[in-house]
Formats: sequence, structure tokens, C-alpha cells
Amino acid sequence: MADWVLHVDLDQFIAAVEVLRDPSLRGRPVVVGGNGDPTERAVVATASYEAREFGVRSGLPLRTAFKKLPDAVYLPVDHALYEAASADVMAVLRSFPVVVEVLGWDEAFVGTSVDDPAAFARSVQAAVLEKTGLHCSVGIGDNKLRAKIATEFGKPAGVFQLTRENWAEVMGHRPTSALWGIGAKTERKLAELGLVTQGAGDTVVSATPWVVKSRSHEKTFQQDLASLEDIRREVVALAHQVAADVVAEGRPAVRVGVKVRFVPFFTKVRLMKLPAPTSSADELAAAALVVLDRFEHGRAVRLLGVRAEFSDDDVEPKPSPSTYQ
DNA sequence: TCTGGGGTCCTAGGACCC
DNA sequence: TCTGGGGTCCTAGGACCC
Repeated sequence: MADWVLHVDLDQFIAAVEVLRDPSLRGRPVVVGGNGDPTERAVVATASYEAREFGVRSGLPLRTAFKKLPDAVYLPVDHALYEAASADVMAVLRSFPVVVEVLGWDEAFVGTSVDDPAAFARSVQAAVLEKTGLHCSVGIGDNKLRAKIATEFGKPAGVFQLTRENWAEVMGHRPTSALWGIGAKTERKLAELGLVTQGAGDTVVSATPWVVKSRSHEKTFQQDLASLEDIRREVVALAHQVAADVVAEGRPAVRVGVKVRFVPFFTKVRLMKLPAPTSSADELAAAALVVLDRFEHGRAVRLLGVRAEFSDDDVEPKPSPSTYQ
């Protein structure tokens, strides 16, 4: 028996959940994003494989997607539905004798000790499909980084194993941005330095529940805001939404931040430590207005955001090694 | 028909203290 | 007569991920 890290990732998760709700969508190009109105300021959250064939992918402006694919089905984002589906999938994973570390709605690390990880991965896929109707891909690795990267080679609905043995063969010719955590900017910097890739990574899969460190709400306005009066009103409204999350979290906020995206597309963030921790909507709104006053105003505003941050001190201690299997 | 929303982590610089 | 070194707190910004 050997220790393995599996990375389980649902295939086109949001689109797949929408197809489960409405099976008539199966096989059609489905695009989920914003309020489902492809003429609004919003971007694609997920596109089905049928839509991806036409170049519609996550992050693309909905308006651009609509130009490429006017006949696709456009749907609004339904967070509650995806959260419920995600919880079902995680429950299936936990039904195995493994440690599950949730990474997001549609992915998790699974730590296990088995002789045949590929066979185990297949049984996980079969269980997830049977219980939830959703397909997933599984990456198998000797650490988290390799497992995470392996998943992409297994999509869709497949299994791929990436370890010290085949790392150079599989990854050697790929750009550094193929690594998890390396994006376009870092890739460019590394290329200038001529640096090569390597596969050192974290092997500990932890079941410790994720503890949120901040809560935020932001809003892109369909029409830019010109008056300070409108801006202040929207900041107060966002602060009240954030306060509701803070109350639900049961921990007071210790910092308040305001994000302003000015026209044409220029974003600034200001933060302030609160004089005392609070969960009060009025106090958070008042603090947000104080922070708002510290911006240089004058340009029109296309987005506003308000964030509340929690103290690091009340976060649980690190998992002990005994949580590792 | 330009460019969402919700997060985390890291770095760097200034203020301040001993 | 001119100012070291170390530490912490706080804020701004960058980068990345889903």
C-alpha cells in the first residue's frame, strides 16, 4: 500500500448541473453567467463543451459570447443549486475511507492509501456518477501539485497519473504556466530568467474545514455612476449585504475594504482597520463610507465592492499530522 | 455590445517602537 | 553632530484561482 493524492474535478460542473435540472439542454451549447441576459455587462461562468467548441469559455464577456453563439442557451447563475450539488458530491467522496479536502464547488483533494490508485479512481468516478449523475475527472499524484495538474490530462471523465516517474516526460516541454499557481505574468518573468520547472509539492491532505477570512460583495453597474451621492448609496447597500454575511458567520469584522473600478477600467482598493471589531450593519456601512472618502473622486465608476475581513486569530490551529492518512 | 464576482496569499514600504 | 538594527503593525498592490 502506498500513499496517494487524488484530485477529483467535476466536468463542466455548472453546465452539467443545469442539464440535470433540465435534461432537454443535453447536447446543446449552454452558457451560464450573470443574470442570463447576454446583452448585459457580465462574463461567462461556465460553458458546456458544445459551447466551448465555438470558443466560448469562462471569463469571456457575455456580449462577446452572444456574438459568437447567438443560438446558445443563456442561463443565470444559481448559486444555491450548485452548492447543493457540490455538497452531494463531497458526501459521496467522504463515503470512502479517505481524507477529503474541499477546494471549491467542483473539486477536492482525496488522500488515500491503496495499491491500485487508478482502480480506486474509477470506483470514485462510478460512485459520483451513480449518486449524483455528474461526471468527474481524477488526477492521481504523489503530491497535490501533480494530482491537480494530472486532472487536466484526464478530462473529460478520465483518469491520469502524474508522478516523479513521468513528470519530466509529461511536463518537460510545457510552459511554466502549466504549473498550478503560475499564471501569465509569472510565466513571462520566469522565461526572462530561463528557469525550469520541477515537481516539489505538498503531500498532506487535510480534512480541516475551510475557515473563511473575508466576505465581500461587489457590483458592476450596467450604467456607470457619475454622482457621489449614487456612489455612496451603493456602497451603503453593499455594506449591508456584507454585514448580513458577517452576522451569519458569527465572527465580527476587524477590517473594512472598498473597491472602486473607475472608467474605463482602473481598479483601486482601500482598507481600514476598524477601531473595534463589529458585526453591526450601521457601523460597517459608516466605516465603508469613511474608506470611500479616501479615494480621489472625479471619474465615473463602473464597479463598487465592499469587503469585511475577519481576524486571523480566531482561525483554527493547523491540522495535526494525525489527520493525514 | 470590452473586460463578473468571490476568494486567498504574498510582497513591499512607511510608521512606529525599543 | 547625524543617525544602526530589529521587530511589528498597517495598508496598497499584484498575482492567481475557481
